Amino acid sequence: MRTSRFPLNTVKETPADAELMSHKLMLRAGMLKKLGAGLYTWTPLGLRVMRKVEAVVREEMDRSGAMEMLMPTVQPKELWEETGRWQKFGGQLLKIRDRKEQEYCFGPTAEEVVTDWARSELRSYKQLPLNVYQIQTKFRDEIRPRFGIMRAREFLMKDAYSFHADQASLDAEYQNMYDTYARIFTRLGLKFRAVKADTGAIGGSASHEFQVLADSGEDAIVFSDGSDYTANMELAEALPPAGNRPAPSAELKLVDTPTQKTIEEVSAFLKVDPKQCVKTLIVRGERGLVALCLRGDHEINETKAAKLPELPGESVLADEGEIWKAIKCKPGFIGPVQLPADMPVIVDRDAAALADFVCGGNQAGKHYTGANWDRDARVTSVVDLRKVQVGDASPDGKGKLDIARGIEVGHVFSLGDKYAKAMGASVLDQTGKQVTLLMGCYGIGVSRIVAAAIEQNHDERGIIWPAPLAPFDLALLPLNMAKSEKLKAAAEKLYAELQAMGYQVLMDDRDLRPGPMFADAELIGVPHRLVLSERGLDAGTIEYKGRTDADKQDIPAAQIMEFLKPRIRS
RNA sequence: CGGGGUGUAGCUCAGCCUGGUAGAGCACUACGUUCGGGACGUAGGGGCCGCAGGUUCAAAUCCUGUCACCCCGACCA
Repeated sequence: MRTSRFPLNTVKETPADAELMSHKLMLRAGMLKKLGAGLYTWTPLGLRVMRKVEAVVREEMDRSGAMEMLMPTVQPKELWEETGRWQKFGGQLLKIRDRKEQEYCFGPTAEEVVTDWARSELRSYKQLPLNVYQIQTKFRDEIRPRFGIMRAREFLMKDAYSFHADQASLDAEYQNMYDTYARIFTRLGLKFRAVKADTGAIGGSASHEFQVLADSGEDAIVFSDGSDYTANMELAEALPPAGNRPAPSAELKLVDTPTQKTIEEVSAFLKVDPKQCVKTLIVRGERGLVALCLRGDHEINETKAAKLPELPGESVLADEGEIWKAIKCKPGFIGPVQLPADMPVIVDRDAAALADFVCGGNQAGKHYTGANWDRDARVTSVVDLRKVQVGDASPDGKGKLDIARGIEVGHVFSLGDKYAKAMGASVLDQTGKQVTLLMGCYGIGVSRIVAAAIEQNHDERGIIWPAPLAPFDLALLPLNMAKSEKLKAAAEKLYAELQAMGYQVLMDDRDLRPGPMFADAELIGVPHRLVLSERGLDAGTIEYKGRTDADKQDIPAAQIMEFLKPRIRS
């Protein structure tokens, strides 16, 4: 490719609304152009990179035995009603109508469509197991799209679905996909971890997330320093504290805390450790208000709270009005002592291990000291409710937990019969009996990987592509080519030779000064750079520099191909 | 959905308070000089000042409404 014929629109200034480095660099390099909130045009440069990601994903999926297919992005409402997700998927589901007022959605995922296909195509256990995948545009109407293509509304995803007659077959395919994903992310040159995850809205029994490690990641990954335990924050269990709760030794006393509402303020004012305080959150579930109690230094894990039998379905923090109606008290002074008799009091295991603690007094400007469970405060149940913290004991008993940030680029789910049952997808087994299909589903965020790779690989000059993702293998920069016929001829000759080797070459024939040429090649992250100059021609050398090399080196022109061969995979 | 903010040239922004017919830098075009790390000069092209009403002799500027986008929060493969 010649730069004179390639729309290379690099800019020096960073667009104002970009925050993440990957977003800034993709805009500066001219890979993306925003069309609307969470909607992006991929330029020829950007698309070259995304196609590279796709190629690796496709190759490894094919190698795993899965088969590519393609389903529509627009999906009829009726299918989504069969699984109940027309309602349950919520606002993320973009609903649309055609000219006949028929309702459709723009597919955020394709379980319904693929299960519909399977129930009409699959008749016998002999056709199983089967794994089909597609690489297709998805749309999720995110409440707040941000970070460029990292959390876009329209994005490219590889989604695979497997079908099985028995659990052993599903388990084997789940492992096969897990291994395939590990191969894909390794080939893409990404540093990643597979972590145990909650099954969330998709549902099912087992699940792993593949997280690319990056400080800017939106997800917290928990791992042990003493074993191979990993989990995402939602799932990571906080072990119960060792030892029994001490017996009460203090009197329950109501003390004045005129303006102190937060744990920090109260603990500083009363000169007690936040670890000796209990915070109480009032949550509204479908069956009314519920009190959740945590130790002062701990944070609620909403995913764990959502699994409580007292909080089926959706729940949110109660607002001031509701709380006032139930307790006659404003948030900030709420505690577990003397709550209404019909309000469940769910206590985290660490909070439940406290004696003589500080908590809200259930009246403005008051807190209790010397409070004790059972004696002063009713306990409905004791559960694990909190987010784990750095230094907590690992749930497997080996080592301590640490927390890193990650970007979710892949997710594997063992779905069981959830969708097949709802949609009546079954086959005949060996004994002639109808059996409901078991399914797995396996997603990779193809467009997100492009951003994740940049988060992990960049410097102050721009992007540093892992070789398999680079839009071009090497940049050929002839300096002041317009001034020298000799140089021009040499550049054209070398350009042709490099292409004949199978390399994807970007030759800069724009007749720019050297500075901008170097800057562009570095910004767009081309891994290898060759510079041709009069000086080099006279000396019989070509200059080479790798994107991450500290120094350039002069290579005898006759040996350049031999020099490049081990460095560039054609 | 709650809170905050911004819409002026392809990009980054000034002008708005105090109304008088639109600016800078980058990018783009032409010519000249320059030529190994984002050069310089000269001359150009490019804007319904988000949209719709209103006030006024006169609106980018004041008022009302509306739309879009961004940030923080809650939510989420």
